Amino acid sequence: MSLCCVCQNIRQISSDLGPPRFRLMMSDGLHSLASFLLATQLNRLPEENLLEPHCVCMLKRTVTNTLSDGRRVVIVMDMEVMKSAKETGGKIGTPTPYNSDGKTSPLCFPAARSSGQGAGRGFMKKTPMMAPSTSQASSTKVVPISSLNPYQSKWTIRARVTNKSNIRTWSNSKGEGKLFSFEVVDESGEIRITAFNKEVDKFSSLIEQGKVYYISKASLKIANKQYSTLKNDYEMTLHANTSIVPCTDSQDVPTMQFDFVPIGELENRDKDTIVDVIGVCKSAEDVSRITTKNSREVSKRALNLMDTTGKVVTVTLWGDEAEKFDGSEQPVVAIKGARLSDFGGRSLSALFSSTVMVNPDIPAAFRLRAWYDREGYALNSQSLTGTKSMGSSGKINWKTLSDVKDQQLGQGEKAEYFSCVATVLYSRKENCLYQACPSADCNKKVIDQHNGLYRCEKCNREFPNFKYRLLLSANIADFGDNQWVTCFQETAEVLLGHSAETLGQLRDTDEAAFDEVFQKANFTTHIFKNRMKLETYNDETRVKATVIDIQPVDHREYSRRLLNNIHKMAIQGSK
DNA sequence: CCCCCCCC
Repeated sequence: MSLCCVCQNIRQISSDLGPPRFRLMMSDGLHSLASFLLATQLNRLPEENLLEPHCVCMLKRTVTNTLSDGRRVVIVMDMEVMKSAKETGGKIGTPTPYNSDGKTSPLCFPAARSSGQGAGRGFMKKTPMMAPSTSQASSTKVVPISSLNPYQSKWTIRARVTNKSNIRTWSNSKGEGKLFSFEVVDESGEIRITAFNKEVDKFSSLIEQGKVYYISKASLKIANKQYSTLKNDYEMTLHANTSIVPCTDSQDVPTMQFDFVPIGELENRDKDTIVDVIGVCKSAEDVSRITTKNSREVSKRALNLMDTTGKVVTVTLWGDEAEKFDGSEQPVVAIKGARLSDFGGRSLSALFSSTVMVNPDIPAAFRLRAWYDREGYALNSQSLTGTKSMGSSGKINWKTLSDVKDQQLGQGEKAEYFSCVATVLYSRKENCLYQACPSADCNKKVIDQHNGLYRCEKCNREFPNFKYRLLLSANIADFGDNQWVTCFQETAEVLLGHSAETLGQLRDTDEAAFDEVFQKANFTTHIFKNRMKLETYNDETRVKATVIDIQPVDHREYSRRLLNNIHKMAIQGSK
């Protein structure tokens, strides 16, 4: 039997294997039906834009398949385009979705990939059979999350829950109550949804992580970006008329989207960045209770995650997540939206907005499991997170000198440390040496009594001798900036290549040789480790840079870091 | 209408 109909919409179904498949929404002018699937031998029709929305077609041969769940699909085996879209000049009639038996339409289009033209435009979708009987709910359009705004109220989204909070209570000057929130995604985007009080009772047990729901009739308001990292300008609040209905046909709704950062790569990311990570939990602490600064008690548990980079990072879980976690079988743990901290070098902390998944059902987890069980377990891994037991006070905090200024290092209460590769432009030979108390632990400057004796005020003693000490001011520079730094004894000796004692003798006996020491030190390049700290001197408070260590440059490492910085600058430049 | 993201 041939059937003449109008093609209302064409959508390419993503398929990993084989040729693309096209799904058609057809209309007879009165009703539309979205359950047509084009046989692949006819793919050239849409691919060559012969089959387009609004064209009139003759379906010459069709085969009807019944899916396992009872829905039917009409496979179009042969068809002909009778009138092109150009000829019809646009939409024909105002067909409503066809509903053969009061149930759902046989096939559901996935939510549109974007709110733009094309797939999203003009196609209707029925809510499923579990939809509430209110006629409004079943006739509102399923729209992509990205198209939601506060000015339209008749919509339905079909979205998967990626994160669900616990129920919390609050009490403040404006009142008190309880709430929970959850995050949902569809192909177009994501949004945070909050339920208060009565809606908590109504919906909190219905909403389950990972499940898909039709949601309609809720309020949209501008999201406060301060509290959310979700990519949406709006957030949703449930109210008394909100409808939330589970969707059982949901394979096409995306699951959580991860953008995993390899653990070894975390060294190069900035503090406070929100990242997704996946790793094998090599070891986990026991859960413990801590008291926060605000004297709240909370459970915490640190996990050590390792991936194929061979690097390990410590991730801290909090609250319930910390209590429930079982690391005894070295599970694969994936975390969406953990925050990178510089504690112990590099470490991660789960946030309220993070999603922690243990042995998630995703290819990356399967690959990691296979790799770990085959070879990873035997690897001599390296941790990015320094611990006391490792005898390391943390990873090197590399900065360029312009970073140091931009980030106002050391302007806070605490001293801050950084390392840089820099070249000595100038070191002040004037006043770089002083006569210090000769007693072992006292480096106080002595007063020359001009009688062959030197007085130390600190020790309250006079000595027949003194020792030379160095206090060297130097200007160091990298490719972007320069910085005045102070080197005390040990670092100054490294920089100048001579002991303080030798330099003192030299200054007193051979000024030319003394000068030459400084000439030689200029334009030498080293790794400087520095402390930046606010110091008050003569009523003036300013950040002082003190060199606490000088090491020779490893040029391979330097090149790698240089490239990294160039890359960072390129990214910043392109923003 | 919340908005806590913690500890070493």
